[in-house]
Amino acid sequence: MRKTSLCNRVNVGLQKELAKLSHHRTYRNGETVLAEMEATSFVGIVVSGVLRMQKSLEDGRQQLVGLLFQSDFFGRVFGGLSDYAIEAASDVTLCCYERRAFERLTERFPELEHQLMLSTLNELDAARNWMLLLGCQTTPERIASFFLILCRRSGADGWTPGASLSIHVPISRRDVASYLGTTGETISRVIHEMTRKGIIKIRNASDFDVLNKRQLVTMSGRDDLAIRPPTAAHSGSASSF
Amino acid sequence: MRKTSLCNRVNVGLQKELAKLSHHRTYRNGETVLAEMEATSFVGIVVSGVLRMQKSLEDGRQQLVGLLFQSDFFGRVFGGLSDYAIEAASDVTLCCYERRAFERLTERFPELEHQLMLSTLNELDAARNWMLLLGCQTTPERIASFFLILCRRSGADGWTPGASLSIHVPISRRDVASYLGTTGETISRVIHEMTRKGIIKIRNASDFDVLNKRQLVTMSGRDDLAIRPPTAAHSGSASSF
DNA sequence: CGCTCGGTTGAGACGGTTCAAGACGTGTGG
DNA sequence: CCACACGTCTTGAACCGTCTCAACCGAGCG
Repeated sequence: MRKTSLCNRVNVGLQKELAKLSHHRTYRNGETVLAEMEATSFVGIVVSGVLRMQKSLEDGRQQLVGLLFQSDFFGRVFGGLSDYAIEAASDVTLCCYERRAFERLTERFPELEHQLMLSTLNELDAARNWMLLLGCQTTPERIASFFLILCRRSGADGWTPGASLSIHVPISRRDVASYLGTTGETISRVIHEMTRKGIIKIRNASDFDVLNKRQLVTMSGRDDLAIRPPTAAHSGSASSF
Repeated sequence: MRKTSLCNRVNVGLQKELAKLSHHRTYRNGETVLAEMEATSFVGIVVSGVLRMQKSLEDGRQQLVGLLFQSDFFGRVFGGLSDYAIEAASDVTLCCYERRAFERLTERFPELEHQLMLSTLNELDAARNWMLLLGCQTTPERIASFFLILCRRSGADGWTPGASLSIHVPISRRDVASYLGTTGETISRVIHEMTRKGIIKIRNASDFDVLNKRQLVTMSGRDDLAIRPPTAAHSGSASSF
């Protein structure tokens, strides 16, 4: 386990209080954890698997607005309705807290609210980064950016220009398409074009080797994704991407 | 003044502490308040005018990731670097606090941090809403959505189907284009198409009358923008759009 | 008066979507 | 073990929306 969750970053007394409140839930791939506009009855931490947050238009178009991985916090505190649906993008296990009880705990322990604040700020930065991606990058750039982010997640990546790194895409093509604001067909075309250029190698539909990271960075049009996030003093863990 | 700023939603003692720390700054249209990746030396509240938050790519492409109006909070607390530039989108006056001093105050007054938390959560919802707009709406839909948001901001709008409402676009065409992830030319074309359909009337480049709000909603493809935000218990003020 | 700047208009090119068909791979039942 | 079927991914061709580039317009200002 690389990352430490919000609950592990607070003092021991508070950890015990949290533990008392917690219960686990499991969902199968595709199940809905919290529907869009549903009152948020519980919040929590992802123990294993991947959650997707998504919004949809009346006519059925959908946009994936975020992914949550192990140790990420999920659920909308302080304000009844969830603005987006939370669904299992794989089989998942969640560590849950009844929302009101959790909120009361933040009143007694400002430290807890502070950790939540740090996570939220990171998520906000990530969301704005994504706005940049959706608003002014081409589809190939988006896909390259997405791959670079996966490289970063997959850990061992001290910008080694020549080395080959294998990455795993933890979600379906359809989800990737929705996340990147494009279609499955286009992703397919771009990915195969990338193999033709020797940037990546396709192991199977969800596993790839990055053969030429430098070219991937060039293709993404974003130098900022080449390096690790600037592990700021408090940076916490939240999915800053 | 319709909205109450973060500083006015806390208890009087804290308001006095804040007042002691505050100083005003003014910027001319176009000036930079905080550059991208600059260390955030101060944070604050918009007194008058409009701020734009924007990110840019190495090659010069830019994305406006948010607008800040009167009484909105600006600046990245708890974490040195600002992930985006903050610039004056008009002449502005700001009420500023030295960042470190402000952060120390949040330690002494959890209430202050809580208000900040509520604002941040609203901003996060807004950012994700914008991801939906950028990721899966067409340009005409985006422009209609933008107009509907302006309708909402301009206050008196209890969903009156027939009534005509005049709105003011407080930023330049270029900024609107960057906000909506499109170009000035396309905006121009769409807006004039909208007048041809009798949806709006152009007073001048930045003032419009909405003649048919129902059609505007249809065009936006989003029912959720037709109504006021569900003024949640704590909802605070932050630019939830 | 003529410059500049923001906005508008037009024509053409291009990227990406759409729709439809085909391949692949995986699990199921005979 | 093979045949079949289903979902997911891939490939192809045509189409359409939006961008690009360039010219034009009008207001504000020196």
